[in-house]
Amino acid sequence: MQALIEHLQSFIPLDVIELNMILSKATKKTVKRKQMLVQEGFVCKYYTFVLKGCFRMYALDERGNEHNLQFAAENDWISDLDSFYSGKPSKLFIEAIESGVIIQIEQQDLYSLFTHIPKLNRIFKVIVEHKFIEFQNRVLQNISSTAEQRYLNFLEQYPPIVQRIPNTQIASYLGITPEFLSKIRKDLSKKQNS
Amino acid sequence: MQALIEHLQSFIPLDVIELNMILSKATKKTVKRKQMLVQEGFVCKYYTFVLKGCFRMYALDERGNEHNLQFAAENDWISDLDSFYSGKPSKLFIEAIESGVIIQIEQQDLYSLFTHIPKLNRIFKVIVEHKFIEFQNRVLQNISSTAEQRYLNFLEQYPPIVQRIPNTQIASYLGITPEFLSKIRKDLSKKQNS
DNA sequence: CGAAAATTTGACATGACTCAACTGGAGTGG
DNA sequence: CCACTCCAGTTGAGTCATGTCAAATTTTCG
Repeated sequence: MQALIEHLQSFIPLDVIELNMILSKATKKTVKRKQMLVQEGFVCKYYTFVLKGCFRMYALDERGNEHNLQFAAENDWISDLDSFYSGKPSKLFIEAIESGVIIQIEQQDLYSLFTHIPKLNRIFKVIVEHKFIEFQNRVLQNISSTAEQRYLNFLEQYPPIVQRIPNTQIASYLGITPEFLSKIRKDLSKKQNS
Repeated sequence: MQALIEHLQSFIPLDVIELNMILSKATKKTVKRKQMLVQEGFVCKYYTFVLKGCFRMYALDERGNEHNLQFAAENDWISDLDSFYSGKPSKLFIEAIESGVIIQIEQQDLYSLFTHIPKLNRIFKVIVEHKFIEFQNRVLQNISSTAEQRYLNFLEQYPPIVQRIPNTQIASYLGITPEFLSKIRKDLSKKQNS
């Protein structure tokens, strides 16, 4: 749980009482590879923090294709905020790419923490702001760059987790087919060697 | 200013003292068509609420092409959060598509309001969460749908402002060329009539 | 080790861009 | 009120980016 505490404190210092309140509502869980944290049709009842492992969030289209919206590894949050806050069934899936360990806080508990620890609103406001900025940049990439540029940008931006994610998943994240990503990688390695 | 008050109250009720504190920091401004609220290279010093008018936020690429990230009309917020919170020069532009009226709160003032009115953190947390969800859906659209589907989805999602935005701007928002949007519109009208 | 999944490859099809030319309003000044 | 410009929108031909499908190959994990 130490990682969570350090993560929260990196935004605003919290005193012992506050930390204990938070910890009392936080549940540690082990998840196996391919296990689902959230499934389409079910309400996302937990706010999830990753202690160890690697996760992906994706949506399914009419044709049955998966589209990755986010990856999350150590010290990152992953939840379907839409479902979590609206209480409506999720349209998304969250799956473990690797076995790992997470910390979850239940919806009602998080609300109660927000009420009793005003600072926590500020902390979560900042966390969401960062995610928002990340997604805004991603939209910009999507509407302005070619697939090759997007791939290079992804490699730059997430070097530590790139090796842990299959290319198929990266292709899905970039919005291209695995075959086309394969071609891009081939072209890039040619450029390298020339 | 009434619209701003109603907007904020729609999240959490505020008492008179709090409202007056907020209003004392809020400045109303008139902007003309094509006027810039934020420019690349300058720090975004204000959080902006739209009372009247229509705005667009865009980035410029190396080739000089504009890429629209967001539109904002009545009762919506538009600011470069990245620049606003980091204090770094913006990489974006915010321009008035129509003449209008806005309310702005300066960075330091907003920070002080966050400190004195804890509820305000909660309100702005929710506002950003909604924006985040909106952008997450937009990313999903971008990576999973064809340009025609994205255009139809845009028409559905923003019916009130569609007529106020030139097609060129919509094309830029969708990540396609104006010529291609024109072709899509032609194809759609054919389908309608058959 | 062996089955299942991920990656690669190539031929072909389609989506989307580029460029240049044309069309048709919406101002603007005479 | 006309003539003019100017800009958004349209059209079409040619090109490039990316998708589809099917098959071969390699890797991964149980």
